[in-house]
Amino acid sequence: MQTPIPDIVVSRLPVYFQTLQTMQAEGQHTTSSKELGEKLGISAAQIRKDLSQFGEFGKQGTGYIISFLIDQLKTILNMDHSWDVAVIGAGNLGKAIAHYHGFAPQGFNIKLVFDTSPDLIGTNIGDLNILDIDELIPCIKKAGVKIAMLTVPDAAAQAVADELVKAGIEGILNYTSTPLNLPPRVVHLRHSDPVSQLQHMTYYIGKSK
Amino acid sequence: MQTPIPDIVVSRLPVYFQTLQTMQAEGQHTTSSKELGEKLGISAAQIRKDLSQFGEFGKQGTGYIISFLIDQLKTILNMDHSWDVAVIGAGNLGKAIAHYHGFAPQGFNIKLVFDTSPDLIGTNIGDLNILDIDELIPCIKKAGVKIAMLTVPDAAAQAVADELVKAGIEGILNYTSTPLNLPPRVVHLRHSDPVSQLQHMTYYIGKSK
DNA sequence: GAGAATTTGTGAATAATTTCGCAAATTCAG
DNA sequence: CTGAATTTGCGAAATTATTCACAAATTCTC
Repeated sequence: MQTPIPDIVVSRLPVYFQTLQTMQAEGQHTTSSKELGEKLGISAAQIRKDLSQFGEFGKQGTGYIISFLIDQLKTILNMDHSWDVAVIGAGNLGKAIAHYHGFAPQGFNIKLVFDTSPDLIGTNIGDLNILDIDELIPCIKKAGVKIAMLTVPDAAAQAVADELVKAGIEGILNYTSTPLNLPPRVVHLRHSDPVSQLQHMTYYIGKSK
Repeated sequence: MQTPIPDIVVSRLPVYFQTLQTMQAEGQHTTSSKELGEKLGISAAQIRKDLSQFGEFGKQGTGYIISFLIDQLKTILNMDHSWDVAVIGAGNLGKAIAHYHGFAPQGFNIKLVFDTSPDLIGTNIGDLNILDIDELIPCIKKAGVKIAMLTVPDAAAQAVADELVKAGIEGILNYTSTPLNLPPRVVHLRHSDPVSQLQHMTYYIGKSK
């Protein structure tokens, strides 16, 4: 790859991918950038430009064969195999994630769950045993897990994230409100704090009154 | 407001706001765009430009008085009063959100929880009674709630979202993987699907191997 | 089979965002 | 009190992202 694909383009691919999967589930075989764009509130040109970064997947006059485009996106997003995921923090949110059945069908297997609380360690969530966070590094290394979802209390977030890096984790989905300070070439971070997202909305909602 | 503030600027304000709150909690009184930027991995110039959209909050040579800047951001983000929130869907994620204690201190009160399941309707989550989703419109109208968090199964997402619009909801934080199609001037949408976020990361993680 | 209608991929134009660079204000060191 | 060091806010420049517009390929209509 000579010039890296812009991150903003990459961020749209999962949305295309999931929409195409829904279309396929509804029995549709082909689509066009126009149709996809209308469904997503994005311009057709943008979808074509985005996809053109990776190759030529469509056909003039016809559009895109959904199954083919799904396969291409699957490869591009490295979703042609499944990924193991660790959940750090078995509080309310961590538990909900560990219980959620929407990950596995999309190729994400919750493999490890950690917490600090002696009341939780050793108990089960579904068929997952909650592990002691002190064992984080050896357990993650042993399991070879590369992705972690961080659902610990804010105060612990940075320290736990530092441990995750030492354990060889390569991607952290951060649900805390603490912005993490980590070496950028080593770990891929995504901040998904619900409070920030609500505040982003209140900016606009307040304005309309 | 003549030219609207770019959304990308607005999206960064909650991060500044929360970081400043943390600094204040740690006893700090002033900061600079340089310090804030280093903490967040953002350039100092960008922070200054972002803030300059709303006014002049700093002082040359000194930087920013944290308490003052927090107050300003609180007003800008309309967080100078608290907001009531409805959670739609009392499955794993909905339950976790309803139980989560991180919202109230930041001014978001979970006021209503809805579900379809007769097994859940009438039962309690903490001191919140789960309501029948058939009562969505009258309950939300009566309570005057403006913000909803959507945690229903994918298949129901669009239909429920349409109801929310009819009920007068002005902001939806969408945790489903369904991209919602809603009138853009009426509702402010934020898509926060964990699967998409993981796929955004797998793009990069796969590349490094 | 001919002409109209679709639709892609892409170069060029436009628009949006970020970074640069610096005058002005302020603080700090001695 | 003086000179060095900070730091802001902002115009200008550079960079990045989106939209436009159209040739080329294909399908559709009759």
